Amino acid sequence: MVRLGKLTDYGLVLMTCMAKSEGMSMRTARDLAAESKLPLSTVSKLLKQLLQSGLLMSHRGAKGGYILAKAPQDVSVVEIISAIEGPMALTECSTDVTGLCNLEPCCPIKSNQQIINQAVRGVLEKITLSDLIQPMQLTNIKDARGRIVPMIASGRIQ
Amino acid sequence: MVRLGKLTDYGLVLMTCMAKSEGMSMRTARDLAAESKLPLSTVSKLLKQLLQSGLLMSHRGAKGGYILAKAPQDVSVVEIISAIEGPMALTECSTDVTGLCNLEPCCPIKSNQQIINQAVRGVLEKITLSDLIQPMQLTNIKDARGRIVPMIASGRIQ
DNA sequence: ATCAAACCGTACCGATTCAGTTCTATATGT
DNA sequence: ACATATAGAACTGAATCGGTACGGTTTGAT
Repeated sequence: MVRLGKLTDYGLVLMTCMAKSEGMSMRTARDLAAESKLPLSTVSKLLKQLLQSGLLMSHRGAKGGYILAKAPQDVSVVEIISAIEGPMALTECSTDVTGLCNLEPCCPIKSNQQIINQAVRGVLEKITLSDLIQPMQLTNIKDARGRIVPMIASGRIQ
Repeated sequence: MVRLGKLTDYGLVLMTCMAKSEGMSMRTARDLAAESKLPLSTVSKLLKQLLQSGLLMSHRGAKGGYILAKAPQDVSVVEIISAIEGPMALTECSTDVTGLCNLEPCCPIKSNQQIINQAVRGVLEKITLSDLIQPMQLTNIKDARGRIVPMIASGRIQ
């Protein structure tokens, strides 16, 4: 349904928690589970995925935990989604892998789909973690042709 | 994976076929199955869904078939997606239904998710069937704050 | 040296959703 | 009447998703 999985949603919550406590020492999985009200096992699983994608850094052993690898304004929503769901592609045809679609040799809309995908991705790349930790507003702007384009305007920027 | 289902993909193909043959008489399911190289049963199922959503009109019996209910430029990609997958919502929290998320009373990012959802939806609303039946280009424009915004530019408009 | 905290990796299971099929009923032009 | 074609519902097998469990490894503190 052009829908994020629940786990991805939880991932966004967790990254938001991390961003809010930036500057603090490391956060443990137990810690974040309590704050986010999510099961520890699920939190732990997600943190691992976010770690492997380079969005977090970890330190093992006692006094260990996780910490953001980059500043919140440098982490886009697309990065978080990709970390948990894999490469973002609206349809299989939008990936670089060939042979998945039996219509491939004659598919009439393949190129258009790739561009649709790119447009969606573009919007999500504009939204960063620092946008998620504070209220946002949606504004409509017009492009050169007079078409209306929705755009995220973070309160921070205004 | 922020991904459309295969059936939705097929739905886009079918609607594209319909748009290409605009002005012709009605198209039968058999006819469209042959053109799109998809199984008749699947095509038939999809056409029914597109009909119920008001995107197509039908005529039963001999010499029956389907026809577009609106002009291609008046049918957005979001309408086609919604017809097949139901209301578009990136997460359950983005819907109006309450009680689905146990974090609801204290969810820290609910409002932001709704806006993310709206931004994605906005992009898809700008793309119409008439854009899909011809090559498109992706252009980058800048908004008032100097942020780069990706936008679909159809060849037809240029 | 020992212990406990905390991360790391893998495997598993139940539920849901998805893709695709089949069958029957209904309507209509010739 | 009959052939054609949509309308609607039910069914199934496979894949994915959400969630859990277990055992192992690393590291700081005592």
